[in-house]
Amino acid sequence: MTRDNFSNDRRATITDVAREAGTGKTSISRYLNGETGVLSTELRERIEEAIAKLDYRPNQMARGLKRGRNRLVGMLVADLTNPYSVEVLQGVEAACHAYGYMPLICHAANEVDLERRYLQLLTTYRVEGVIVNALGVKEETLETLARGGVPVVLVDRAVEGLVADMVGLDNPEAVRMAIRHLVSQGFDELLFVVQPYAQVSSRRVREAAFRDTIGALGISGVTIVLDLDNDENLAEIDARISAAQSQNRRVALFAANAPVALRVALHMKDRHGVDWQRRVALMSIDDSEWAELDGMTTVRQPTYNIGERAVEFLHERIEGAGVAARECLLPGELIVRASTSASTNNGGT
Amino acid sequence: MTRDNFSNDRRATITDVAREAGTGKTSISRYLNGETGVLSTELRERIEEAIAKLDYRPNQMARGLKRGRNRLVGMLVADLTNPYSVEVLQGVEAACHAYGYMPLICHAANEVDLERRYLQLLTTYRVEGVIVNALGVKEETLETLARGGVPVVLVDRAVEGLVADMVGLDNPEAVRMAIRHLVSQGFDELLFVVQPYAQVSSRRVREAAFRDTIGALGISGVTIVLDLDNDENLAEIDARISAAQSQNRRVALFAANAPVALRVALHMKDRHGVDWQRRVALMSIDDSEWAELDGMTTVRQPTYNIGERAVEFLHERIEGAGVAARECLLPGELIVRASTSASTNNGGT
DNA sequence: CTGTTAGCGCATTCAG
DNA sequence: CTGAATGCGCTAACAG
Repeated sequence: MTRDNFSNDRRATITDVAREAGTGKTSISRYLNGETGVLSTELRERIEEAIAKLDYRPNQMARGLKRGRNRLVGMLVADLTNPYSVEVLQGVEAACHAYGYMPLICHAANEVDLERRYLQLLTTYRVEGVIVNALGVKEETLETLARGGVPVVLVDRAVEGLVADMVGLDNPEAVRMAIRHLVSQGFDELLFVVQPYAQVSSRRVREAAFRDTIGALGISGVTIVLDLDNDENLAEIDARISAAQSQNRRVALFAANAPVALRVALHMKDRHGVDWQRRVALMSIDDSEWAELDGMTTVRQPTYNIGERAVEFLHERIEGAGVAARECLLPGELIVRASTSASTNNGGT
Repeated sequence: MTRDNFSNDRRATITDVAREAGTGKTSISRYLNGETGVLSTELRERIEEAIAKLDYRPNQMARGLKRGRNRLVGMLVADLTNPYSVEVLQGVEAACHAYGYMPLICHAANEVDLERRYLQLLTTYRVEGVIVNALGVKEETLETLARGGVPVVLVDRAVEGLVADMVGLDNPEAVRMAIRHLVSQGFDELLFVVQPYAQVSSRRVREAAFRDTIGALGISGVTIVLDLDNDENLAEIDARISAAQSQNRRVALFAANAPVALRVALHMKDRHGVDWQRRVALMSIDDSEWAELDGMTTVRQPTYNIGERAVEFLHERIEGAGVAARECLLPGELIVRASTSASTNNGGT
């Protein structure tokens, strides 16, 4: 054995295979591209042997360079720390495999400039499309991409001024569902807690839906903005709760997403001890793993479907669909647990 | 404006830039590669203008094809659902950026064949190295990679028969630390709960360390294997607890990782109600977000550092370091919370 | 059915 | 200092 056809450090190329099989590169290429039936079975066998012997793997880079598509799609995730993102990701991955795409996952870790750098990088690798769940990309950055012929689909969050496909939760309905539940459980004072929402469409929509709904229902309530990096407003929550409870109102906290819910829960535990849930009712959008453990009512998002749907949209665009921008709003599911049960929890002191 | 130098659908190539700047491609290439000082300032300015005007981005694929390195490294993750993985990932990402690599994140979702397919895919994209945190890759698959000249570094889990760099938690010491803590709190009957560990080195090591340590300390204890997909052994845990407590022993559950801890906690809550923590003490390796909320003692892993270190190892290999396989075991940190406090918790009925 | 040829976008000798 | 020529691994006409 001459040592140099096996593990020769340098990977075998199509030329090596052709030589080994005693034929031309074209036939190899045809074989690789499944143009079966165009090759004599005899040749095909020789090719298969050669490929196996050399442990040949076609170079996707070269392939992409030539044919202009590399099957790469970018997935920009604002925060993998948020289980929501991971779940969406799973849907994205599954769908990508189904369509033959390779997802390039970029994690911006909530940093706006990382976000922009990644987008640059993605165009540099000539991805065929991008799925964006981002914190602060400006319409401008994305617009550049889109004009460059790279389809963009947005997840969870719209980007101001950008017309593009978008898929996410049906926020207004989710919020209504939650509020109706709270009302049916006898709560009559609602505190909606949300991160600064000016820049993030989904937060904005949820907040608006909250105000609309309590208005329509004639329920008393107020929005409290909570910055997770600077949680001074936790004090305001405490004050509101005390005030309401001293008037014998039954107050419930409604967190706009899981990170907020966690922050609030931690604070309540600090303040009221391990029995905090007997003193204050908390529910949230996003069904995290501890929601079950701590018996918190939630609205579960159809995360997996959101991911799948995003890829479908993207695929259609990549295939050249020229239709107008679409919006896909999927329904959430109310998961009722003890935290909002009328008996478990009472607002009295 | 002739419409065809701006957003011309097809991205600008180096040739376009050369033409626009009235020079040859070589100069552009030099500019891109930072061979500064070799270009007259005048030419450099023209190039900069041209690049800006055409919004030119060098094609990494072509670049990689030519020079043989594309700055891509693969990161194979067994389960992104496990916060451990996400945290490691953050370290990996940060370090990759520092070294100028682009991490290709592959999420195997605990499926062994997905894992193998991803590895194939990665070689197809000619990644320069791979960081592997995997469930079931066989030594053989990885060996093929390594022989192909692609460095591999393992995270958290060794792969039987494969010699490669590896970085993870110092499991023996972490387990000892935990047990010493439990003992100091007066627990005298320890139940170590772990997923099937035959195939996963970190679990195996933790289990062995558990038995070694209780042996050395003369503490009574036993290992219980819990399959998360088929949790019949939860009954055994219950039985052991009852038996021990009926003899007035103080028993503590020690979960080998966060997923196990969650499963056990959920079960205990089901069985003993919201006050379950007063009936049974639980601690675990991995400091998940709900650990704080529910006051569970843990050993926190230096996840971020693990990720960073892995990239460092990989980088050295890529740069050609020919040293023998190394192992980097980082220390965990004991986080004491109420779940194992001597006063909070008592083993009596 | 099969092989030859000509680039894809870029980096790199090697001459100006 | 600068540019023309060559080829990375592969696909796609275009001939046999």
